[in-house]
Amino acid sequence: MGATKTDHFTDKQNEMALLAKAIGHPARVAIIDYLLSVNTCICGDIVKELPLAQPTVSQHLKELKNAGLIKGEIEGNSICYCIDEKAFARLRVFFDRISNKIEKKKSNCC
Amino acid sequence: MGATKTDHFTDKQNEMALLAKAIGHPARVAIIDYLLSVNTCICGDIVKELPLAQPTVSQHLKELKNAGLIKGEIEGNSICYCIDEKAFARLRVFFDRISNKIEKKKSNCC
DNA sequence: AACCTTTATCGTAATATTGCAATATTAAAT
DNA sequence: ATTTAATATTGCAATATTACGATAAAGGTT
Repeated sequence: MGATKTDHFTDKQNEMALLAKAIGHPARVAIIDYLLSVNTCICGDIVKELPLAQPTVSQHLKELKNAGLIKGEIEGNSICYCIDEKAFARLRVFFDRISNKIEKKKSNCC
Repeated sequence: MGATKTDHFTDKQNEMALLAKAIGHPARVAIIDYLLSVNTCICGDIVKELPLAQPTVSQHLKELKNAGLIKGEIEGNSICYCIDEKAFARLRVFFDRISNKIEKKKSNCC
């Protein structure tokens, strides 16, 4: 096996799992951190920021892009990578709702 | 290879990656959904709620527990699984901060 | 005690992920 | 046109994940 059974779960569950999975690697968290820390989006030096080889970083960027967490557009010689607001907004809502549900439950629970 | 280089990243990055990774599977999102939907924590029927075999569910529960997202205590014959508030609070803060940073950047960015 | 119920663990097969060297691609610069 | 710089792709080895059947463990029931 090894293949995830996505067809048995709801679209929402699959979507959130996909986004969370993409964030589920320290290198990709570091990439997100870095993209948030720079002012502009022309980020041609992500490789220098990470303790990983260029092909590895490229692959992590691809995964973040596939998941919809970042956008990448060709900007002349280099590439302009950007946070994709929408995906992060959905994640924030997801965890906000969970926190609210936890708050409501607090009384009748262990 | 295949082994993640955790030692080159910050504790925070590793922590968030660990939590996100644990949520990064639809079955585990479904488990969290279910734990939030029931009123009490005596959740002896998680297996029936999922389209997966009992050992597979047990393994997913173990991973959620290892990541600190749920707590599990033996309750007589069965086991009482519970959402762990702290981990979800940390995730909410993490994504809140990201959203705030995105909001601030909005002007001088693509 | 013998049995049932519930959950965990073991073993194993299929697949996915991680990481990098080598190479390819693309566009700007000389 | 050649070189240079930045990023992507390919190929491959090491390891991790996913899933489940078989089995074990532990507590309740009869």
